[in-house]
Parts: sequence; C-alpha cells; structure tokens
Amino acid sequence: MLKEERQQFIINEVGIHNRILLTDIADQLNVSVDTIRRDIKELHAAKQLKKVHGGAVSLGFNNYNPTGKKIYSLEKKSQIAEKALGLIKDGQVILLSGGTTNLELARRLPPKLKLTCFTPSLPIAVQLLGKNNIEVIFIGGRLSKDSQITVGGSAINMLSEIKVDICFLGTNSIHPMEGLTEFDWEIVQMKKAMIHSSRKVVSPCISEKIGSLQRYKICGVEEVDVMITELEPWDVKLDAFKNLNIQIL
Amino acid sequence: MLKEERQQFIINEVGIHNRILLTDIADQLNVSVDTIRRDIKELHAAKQLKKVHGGAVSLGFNNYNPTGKKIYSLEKKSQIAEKALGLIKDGQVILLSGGTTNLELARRLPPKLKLTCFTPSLPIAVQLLGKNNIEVIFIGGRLSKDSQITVGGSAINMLSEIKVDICFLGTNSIHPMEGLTEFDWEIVQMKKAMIHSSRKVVSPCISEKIGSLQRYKICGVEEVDVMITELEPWDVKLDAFKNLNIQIL
DNA sequence: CAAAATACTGCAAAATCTTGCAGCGCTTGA
DNA sequence: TCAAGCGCTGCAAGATTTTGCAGTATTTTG
Repeated sequence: MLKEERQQFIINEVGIHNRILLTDIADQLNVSVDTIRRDIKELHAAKQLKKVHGGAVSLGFNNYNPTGKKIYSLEKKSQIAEKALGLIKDGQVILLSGGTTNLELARRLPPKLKLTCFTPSLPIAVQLLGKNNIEVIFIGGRLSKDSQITVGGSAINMLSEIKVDICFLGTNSIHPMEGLTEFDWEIVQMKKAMIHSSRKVVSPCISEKIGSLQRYKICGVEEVDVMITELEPWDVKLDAFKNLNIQIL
Repeated sequence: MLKEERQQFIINEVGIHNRILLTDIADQLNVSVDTIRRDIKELHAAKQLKKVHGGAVSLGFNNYNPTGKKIYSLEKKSQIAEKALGLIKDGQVILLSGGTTNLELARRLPPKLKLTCFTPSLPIAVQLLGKNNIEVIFIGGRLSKDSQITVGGSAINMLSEIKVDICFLGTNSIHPMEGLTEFDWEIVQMKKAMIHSSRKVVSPCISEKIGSLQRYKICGVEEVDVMITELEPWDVKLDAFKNLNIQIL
C-alpha cells in the first residue's frame, strides 16, 4: 500500500468518525503504529487533522469559534484593513468575500457608518450583525466547511442579481502575469461571480501572497481596480504591478 | 477514548447545561473523577469554562444569567430538543427555523447522523458547520438584527424552490383556535414559506407559549403535524389540542 | 463544629511518543 | 550490471504522558 493511499484513508476515517486511534488504523491497514504515527504527524503539519495523544481528531470537530479563531499575520491584515476602510463611503453597497483579512475589515467598520453589506461568509456575517447601522444581506447557498463561505449555483445565482459599489475580494494568490488564482474550484466560481457583480474590485492581499500561484484562475490582474498590501508603496515586490493600471495602497 | 474527545464532550456538556458535575461526567464516560478533574483544570486554564467546586460552569453563564431563570427555560428547551431528535432519520433533509429551541436541537444532532440541513438562522448555521456529516445550506437574504435570521423576498424565493422532509418551526405563540402567531411581519412571511416548503411541520414549543396570541397569524393549528413540548402528554395545558389531529410529544 | 464531599499530591502501571538504526525496495548513473 | 543514494518501514530503548489510586488537606453543608 502506498503512503499516499494510506494518508487518504486516514483523512477519510477522520472525516467520518471525527476521531481515530493510532492502533485502530494500524490494525486496519496492517502496518505498524509507527508508520501511522508518522503519517499523522505529516497530516498534522499539513493541517489536514489534529494530532493528539493516542490518535487524531478532525479539525472542524466542535471547535468553531468565530471570535477566538487564530488569525495568522494579524498585524499585517490589520494594516490592510485600515487602508481599506478609506475606500468605503457612507451609504455605499459593498460586497465582502471570505477570508480573515476581510473579517478584520468587517470588525473595524465604524459603528456610525451606514452601509449595505453583501457577504457569503458566515464569520463576517456574524461580525456585521453586531453593527446597528449596517444592513447585512447574506448570500445563501451550500456552506463549505473549510472556507466557511457559501458556494454553489444558488449562491452564484443570487450574486448574478446584484451590482454593488465595491467588492473586497480576499485573495489567496496574486501574480502580475497570471492574475488571481485559487486552489478550490468552487470558490473560484464564487469569486468570478463576485467580480461580475461589482463596479469596483479591491483586492486586499498580504505580501506573502504576492507572486504565488494556485491551480485555478479567477481573473487577470486587469480586472482588479485597487490592490491593498501592508507594504510601503515603493516596495520592490510591487514593482511588477506598477505599470498595470492598478491603484496600489 | 481520547483525551481530546473527553474534553470536547465536557465543553459540549457545559454548553448545553451551563453547568456540570464532576461525578456525572466521570460516570458517563467511565473514567475516574480525577481524570475529569484534570481535564477541567486544563480547560479552565484554556479559558474554555470556569472550574468550580464540584464541577464547572459555562463562562458566560454567571455574567449573563445570574438569576438562573434562563437556565430553567433552557432545561425545558433541552427536553424538547431531545424529543425532537427522535423524529429525525439518517439521510433526511430538514429545515430549521430560528429560535433558541432549534439551536439546542442543532447542538444535539449526533455527529454520525448524515443530514442535509436548510436554515435561515445564523447561529444555527454556525453550530451546524461544526458537524462533519451535515451538509448545511443557508437560506440567503437580509439578516434581521434581532432574530438573527434572514428575511425578505430573496429568502422566501429560495424557500420556494425546496421541499424538505421535516421543518422544525420555532414557535412564539400557539393557540388551539387561532393557530401560530408572531409579532414580526417579516418573520411571519418566512415561516409561511417554510411551511410551504415542507412535507411535515413540527412545532417545538415550550409550555409558556401555549395559548398565547400575537399580532399576525402564520397558520392554523391544522397545518402543524407534530407539536413538541416539555410537558407530559397528559398535562391539562395540552387538552385543547388533543382533538385537533396533532401528534403531541 | 462535625461529617461528608471534594480537592490536591505523590506514586506507579500502562500506554504512547521520540529517536536512532537497520533492512528493504526502488532509482540513478557509471 | 552493480553500487551508491534515497525514501519508506519496522523495531527497540528510553523518555514522556496519561490515568487511577491512596493518603491527606480543604471546602461545603447541616
């Protein structure tokens, strides 16, 4: 049996039972517990599950916590969110995609700002619901467990009926030539629809993501009107974007 | 049993009952009280609950519900939720309206139960997202701040396209003659649409709400197939419903 | 205050983890 | 073809964690 197969099996078992025991898996696959232990170690590093003493548990196992969730490079994302705030004017209609950067933006929206906010993201909707002057409209559809946004035909359909002032499009990878890319096909479809539903597309993007590339393409860089990073405007990483008719903040 | 599992179980129990006894938990899980004590110590350190003499309490509990009245009502809702669980079968498609009773139901859905779950309620969607075997489909639309469910044409439209096996319709007021009533017009529209989208309508309802009346009518009692209360079946409060062709649990 | 319940401490057995190592099969390149 | 290199796997020794128990301290309750 191939290592790949084995790990796939483990992921599957965790998905079904929410938890597994080292000894069970080793037994079922007729390999030593050491091998399974190593597999689980790798899968843990790859964030496919959570390794615990004696086995492993599913990541989404009872641990959803919109407020307490750990956000990586929070500092950078905060800076980006602050810059993004400057683009929003009272009375506008905006669209927030998922992602922790946009969640930070949502958190920082001033209480007195009047807005209509569309979003397919559950954590962002929860956050916005606490703001009295913001009308929240949730894009319905099937909820994807890992990204916590709605996806699928129904959601895309709902998007096709709107045209908002600004879309803040959380971005996993942006590349000067290849544009915006994603690793999840369903999210690609959602983001395409979001771009289509917006007059202006803003891409908040921490510097780590600049120049990286994923499997599927969302759109070219030319579709993005504004790019926001935590970097200073003269940073060399941004050079490649400077003659692309994009506003950089 | 893994330590992780045990601790998740404890967190869950605290979430449901707001308080737990060391001995109860040790009994249910067949481990020594020392083990549970140590778990609770860790969870306390991780600020997941508050350790007290003899057990633990939920963190928000002491702040939000000092009187204990809320718990009492929560106990009733828990009983109702437990009864409601019996109506759900593996593989079904269900629809959960908003309300705390349905939230309790959502929280109690067993992790191994496979379901497709439609809901317009934000808290319920958050709860369900943590369950791996449940496909969550969110009914999109404008989010109402106080009820935390989506309302309006878009949501009703989405409802019009589905037909689920069972709808659990959280109920504010139920009256033997006047049927189900609500004080919010928009929610009335939503609930009407939900009834229309379901083969079977179940109304979980704590006894305080029986016999009360609100401004707008959702439907007559005859549209409800099953009514669930925390009362015993022979309670006098239920007499008025007994010749109305409703199953009472 | 006294009895009962609960908490803490140290300890020992069992399970599990870590680490280093050797055997095995596969690939690579002379 | 064969030797070297590499990754995967299982094994073993020692470290670490987990768990239950017993004895003692502390808190609760009547």
